[in-house]
Amino acid sequence: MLLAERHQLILDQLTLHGRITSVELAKTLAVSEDTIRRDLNKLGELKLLRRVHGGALVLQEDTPDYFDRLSTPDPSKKRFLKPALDMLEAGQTIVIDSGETCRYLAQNLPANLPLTVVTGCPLIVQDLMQHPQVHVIQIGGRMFKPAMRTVGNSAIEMIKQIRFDLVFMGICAFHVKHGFCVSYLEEAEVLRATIEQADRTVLMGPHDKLDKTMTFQIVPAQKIHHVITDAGVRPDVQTSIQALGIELTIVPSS
Amino acid sequence: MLLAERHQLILDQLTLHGRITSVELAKTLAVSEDTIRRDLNKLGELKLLRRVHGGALVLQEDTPDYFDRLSTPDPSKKRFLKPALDMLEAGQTIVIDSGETCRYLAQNLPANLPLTVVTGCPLIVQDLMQHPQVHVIQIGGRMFKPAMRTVGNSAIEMIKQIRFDLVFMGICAFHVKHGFCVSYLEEAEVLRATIEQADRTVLMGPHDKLDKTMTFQIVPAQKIHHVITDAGVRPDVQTSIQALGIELTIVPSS
DNA sequence: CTTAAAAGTGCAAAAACATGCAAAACAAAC
DNA sequence: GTTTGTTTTGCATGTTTTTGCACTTTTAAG
Repeated sequence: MLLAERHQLILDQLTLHGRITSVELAKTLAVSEDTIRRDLNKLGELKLLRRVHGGALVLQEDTPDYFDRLSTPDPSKKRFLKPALDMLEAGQTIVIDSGETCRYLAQNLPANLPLTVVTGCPLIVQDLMQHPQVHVIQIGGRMFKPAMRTVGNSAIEMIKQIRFDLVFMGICAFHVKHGFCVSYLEEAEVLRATIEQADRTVLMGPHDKLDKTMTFQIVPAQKIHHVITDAGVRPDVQTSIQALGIELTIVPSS
Repeated sequence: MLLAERHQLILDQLTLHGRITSVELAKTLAVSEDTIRRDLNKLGELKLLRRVHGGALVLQEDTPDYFDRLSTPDPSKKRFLKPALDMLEAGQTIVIDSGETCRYLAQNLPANLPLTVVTGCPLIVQDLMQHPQVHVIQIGGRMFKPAMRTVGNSAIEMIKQIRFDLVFMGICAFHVKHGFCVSYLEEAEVLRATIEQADRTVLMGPHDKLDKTMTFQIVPAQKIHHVITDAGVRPDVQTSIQALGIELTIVPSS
């Protein structure tokens, strides 16, 4: 068993389970706990995992609070815009979910395109109030502050009464095996209900969000119809996504 | 169960529910209450939560935006504020309707008052997102641009399922004989449903809106419980309003 | 004031850790 | 092939962290 090989196995185990203990690893890999500790410390220094007492955790790149994200507008999200806009047709009923990428889409809808836009995010509602042609439907419910969106049964009941031509969502985490995931249960419930009502679901997000997992699965990967991402997708990830019949659009990375 | 992992779970639970007790946590996470207490103290030191007797609360820390707005009061609307705020009690479920006066009320709710605020106006939702103590319920439905609010059957159905302790609305037009009026049918329908569910309805607006009419009556005058206005009400209007059993609060006109 | 829950304190056991050291494995130079 | 130097690994040692228990003190509600 080579050192580098062991390191790779540790990282694999970590992405799979999200957590790992030194004892388990020592047992699985048939080396002493001291060795494992040295490995974990090293990988921790390299910022490949989060070293904690007793083992290690996946480093959750901080999902910054919504308001923080707003204060630092990211123009790089613009590249996802064109493929998304190309899908739109007059008269459609579409969902634009909460999140920075989605909001950017809402703000850049063509002024002469008549649409019905459904959303649970009051910021997007506000953005669209200026638009001369779109009807805006706000999904009601309890406001969930971390995601800046409505959640709960009221929201789900309302969603169930609408059928969507197209749903746009940002990618929190997508994984061929573990599906489309987010980190809050309540958000997952609403998103699941939304996708259930959609003819077509489109995810938008940078390539590093693919092959990633989070606590709550919204839907398995094959429920997604289209993924828009930027260059840098691992070839094996790319092929396995396409093998599921998911359309993959890759835009140049900035 | 790793310590760091447990800390993360505690913080997750906290963002989810806003509050958490030591006993619940000890039970859920299957560790002793002593351990939980140590965890909470540690996380408290790190300013990741607010440690209180019996458990912990989400950090109601610096919300600069929220308090900044407090320091820029519009004196002409401010006068309606005090009588309205005096009616509030912790734990109430209130409606804050759309409109400038109402929005001003939303922006100036005391930071330490726990309330459930229901509204159909995304601007007010957004104002309240940074309030540390209020739960916000957004009434869903079609966005009606002229009034910046949700309307339609979805909205009415959702309203019918909630009971309100207190409803605050701005006065578009109020008349002893013709009641509380607005100029749009769809807005009237929603407001009527809202008042129907309220224990007490409070109107706020300048004196010149009294003794005025508009096309669509929401409710007859006697359905209103309280009117807050400024000095200048015609004496006969004043007496006829009070004759209907409506409480009338007159604040000095700036 | 009374009382029960919650919190702080000291302590001991177990687990995890860091460190130094020597054997083993490996690479590179001779 | 041998030597030299480096890296890796496991072990023994002592240290630190974590945790639950017994005990006292504080808190908050009636």
